[in-house]
Amino acid sequence: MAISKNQHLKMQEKRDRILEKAISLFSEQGYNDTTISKVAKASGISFGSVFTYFPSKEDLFHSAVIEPIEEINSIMLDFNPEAEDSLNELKIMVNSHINLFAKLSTYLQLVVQVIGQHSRFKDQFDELNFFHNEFCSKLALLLEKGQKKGQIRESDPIFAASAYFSLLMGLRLTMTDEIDEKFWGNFAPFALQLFGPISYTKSISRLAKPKAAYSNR
Amino acid sequence: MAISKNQHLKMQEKRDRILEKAISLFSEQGYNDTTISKVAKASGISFGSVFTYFPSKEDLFHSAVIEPIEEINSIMLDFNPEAEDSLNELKIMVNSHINLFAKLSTYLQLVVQVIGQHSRFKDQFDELNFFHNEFCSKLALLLEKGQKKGQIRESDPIFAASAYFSLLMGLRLTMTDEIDEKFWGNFAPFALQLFGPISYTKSISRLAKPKAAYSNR
Amino acid sequence: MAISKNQHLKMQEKRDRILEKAISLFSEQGYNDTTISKVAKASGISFGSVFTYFPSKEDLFHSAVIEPIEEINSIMLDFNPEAEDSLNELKIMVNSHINLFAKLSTYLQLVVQVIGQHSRFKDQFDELNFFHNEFCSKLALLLEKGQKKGQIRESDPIFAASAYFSLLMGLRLTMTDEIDEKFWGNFAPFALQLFGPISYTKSISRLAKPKAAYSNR
Amino acid sequence: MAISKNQHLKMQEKRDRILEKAISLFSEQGYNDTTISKVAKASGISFGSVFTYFPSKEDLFHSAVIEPIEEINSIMLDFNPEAEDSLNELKIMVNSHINLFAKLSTYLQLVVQVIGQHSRFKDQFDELNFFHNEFCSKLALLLEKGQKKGQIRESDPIFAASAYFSLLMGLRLTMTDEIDEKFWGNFAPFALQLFGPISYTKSISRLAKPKAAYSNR
DNA sequence: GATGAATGAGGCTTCATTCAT
DNA sequence: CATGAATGAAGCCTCATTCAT
Repeated sequence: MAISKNQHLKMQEKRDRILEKAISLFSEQGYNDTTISKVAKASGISFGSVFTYFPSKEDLFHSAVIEPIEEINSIMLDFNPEAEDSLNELKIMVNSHINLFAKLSTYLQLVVQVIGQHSRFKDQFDELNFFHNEFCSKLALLLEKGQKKGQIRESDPIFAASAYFSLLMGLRLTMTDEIDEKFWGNFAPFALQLFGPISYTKSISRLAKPKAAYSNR
Repeated sequence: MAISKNQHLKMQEKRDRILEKAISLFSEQGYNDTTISKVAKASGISFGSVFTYFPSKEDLFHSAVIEPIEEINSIMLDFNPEAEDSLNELKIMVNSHINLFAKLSTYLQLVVQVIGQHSRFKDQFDELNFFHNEFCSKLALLLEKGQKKGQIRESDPIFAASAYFSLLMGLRLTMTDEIDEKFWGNFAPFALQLFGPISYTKSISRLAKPKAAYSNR
Repeated sequence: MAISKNQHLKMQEKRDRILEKAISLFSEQGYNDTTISKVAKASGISFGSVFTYFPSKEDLFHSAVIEPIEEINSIMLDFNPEAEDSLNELKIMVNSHINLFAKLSTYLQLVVQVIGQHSRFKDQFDELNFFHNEFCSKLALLLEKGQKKGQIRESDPIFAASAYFSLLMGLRLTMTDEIDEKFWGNFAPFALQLFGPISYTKSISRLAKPKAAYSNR
Repeated sequence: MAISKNQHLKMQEKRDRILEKAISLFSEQGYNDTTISKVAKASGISFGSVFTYFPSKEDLFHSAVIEPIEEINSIMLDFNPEAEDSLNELKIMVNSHINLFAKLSTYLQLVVQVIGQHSRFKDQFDELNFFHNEFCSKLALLLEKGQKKGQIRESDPIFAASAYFSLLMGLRLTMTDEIDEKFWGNFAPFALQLFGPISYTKSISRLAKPKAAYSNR
């Protein structure tokens, strides 16, 4: 019993290792240039063993795209749409998102590929899109509340949410260097600006001062 | 002589057709899943003839990514950084960009792929990046002027330009459906908002009303 | 363990079979007309399996040319340059070489191709040339000794060795039919004659009588 | 009329130029690696024009191998089998042959390829072989006469002729460097030695002194 | 006759998947 | 369950030959 449990744990670890390396490789080299053999080598596992844990390359890719979603989404959705001080809630949310995107460079590159070739990766895209819609809807609620309270200017909340998400993805797409979190932080004010914060008007100049020089890319 | 000219024209046309189809296929199916055979079939020519016009698949891809840049860039850079009414210049520019991005769905999807896998497509990415830097620099000039005149709020102009470009790319990434230009128009106010327009404060609510329903994606 | 050893043996056998067939085909049909597919079929294995044993066609060719060298060279070099009776040593050596060349028809045809197109097969040629030089140097020692003892006439030993080697190669080139060893034996006296044997003068007429009719080629 | 003649001359020149370059390329790069395109470029002639002069690549190769034979053969056969002083005739012949082989490096490399792959180039080989037999027969006559006169030792004249031809080919095969005629001259005594010249016994030591150092190949 | 674009057969090589050990 | 050899489909590319101009 204990042995079996141990065995099970080891296998879980192995599976995780494969998946981690697969995400890395898929994101850097794309689907076709990532061969099973490369994944196996990177994972320190024999060639054939990959098929013990994932029935096919397609499945491995699917897992690589889908499995991390949940954790990420819980962070993305970690704000209170009913918050009294909507603007403050937005600020906190934006900072949290920026931090997240700064960290998840590798995985998000994979997401970009899936979105960029959504007809090729239809299944994966549909799942990503589901979460995207969920996110926009929830954020729209918060924005609506803020608008009602006069904390942010009127605008279509779904569009605003969508634009905000696009900005995050666009930043992730554009910031190709290994850029540290502080640098990313500089974009938080601009992201917030999208929502049209009213009391925020004055402070932008202060916040928007770069904390790190914009290295010439 | 006249015949040779005619011949030459026909070849140019054929080359254009191949390139057009290649852009289409590369953007939808990615580099690896776009086979030369598919491109040939789509262009209505024989397999081997593709190699008459492009020495290798690699070269075809390169041309597909690089050749359209110039025309696009001339539109992207078509604004006056010395304009007296900076804000107005920005508005016009944003609308022009939004229109451009709305139309170039196919090609830009290809650009997204190159950026998304910049280490794989290093050469192409470097060229794209060159234009990106050029664009940000020029836009920064306009923003600086607007800030001096008090038309837009203070913020680091390079960051602002970069955020703006990211938003455009992010929108292009996220708007996967065949969405018409009117719909895209709804995002113009948000894009402008990034720059922190001061006299613009009131009008956002008016402009930001959707001209088309946000289709369920 | 035993199984793995068995496995290993089987693979070795398979590799040997591929190489043998490859030598055969390369020597008869040349590099380009010998397709991997032909080699696979001749070896009774699948197309792709050839690549399990040899990374590329180029490598297969290289192995086909190089691997047999060592064994052949040990026979070629199997004479004593310090022998007291130089002439007798030469006679024995010549017979041994003639026997060798008579037997190795297939492989030597491959060698001929490599030498004949040394700029195309530079790597292989260089290795062959190394052995050629080694051989000529050693033979020259024996000839020098024989000359000092007055058993063979004076002449530049390196030239003589080189001429001897050329004769062997030339015979192998010219004798295209499947000619048996006895027939080859008839050329031994001529080969020896190259060295200018002195006490040998009389016997040539006896030895040089053909043991087999010169088949109409 | 005159124009047509001129035209005809020009075409003949063109054909010759193509053939010359083809021999060069075939001999250096082999049949398959010599493309029609390379031949055309080397000849300064358009791609398609090659087919005006030679119906197919196969034919071009055939011409490249066969057409030079006649001239060469007339030199090879330029000795008198009835000569009174057989030995002297042989000496002159050997020198002439050695000179010929020294000069024809390129073409003979092509001959080597044909012989080396006689089953692949059957037609060409058969023609070469015809000349080879003719040559051996004629030389055998001269040798027989010399033997009768006691100028050379007894041996089967056909074998001797064959060995002699093999030595020439072998030297051509082995001397891969661009070696000048003087160097080649050093091998003449060895060639003559094959026939077992009787009055020649003493002179070998003199003749066999190298006229040029045997460069370390 | 000269040119070079068009064609497609055929070669090498890669790689996901299967399966025996 | 782990391993890695076996397989063959599919892709890129070359090149002899044809043919329209």
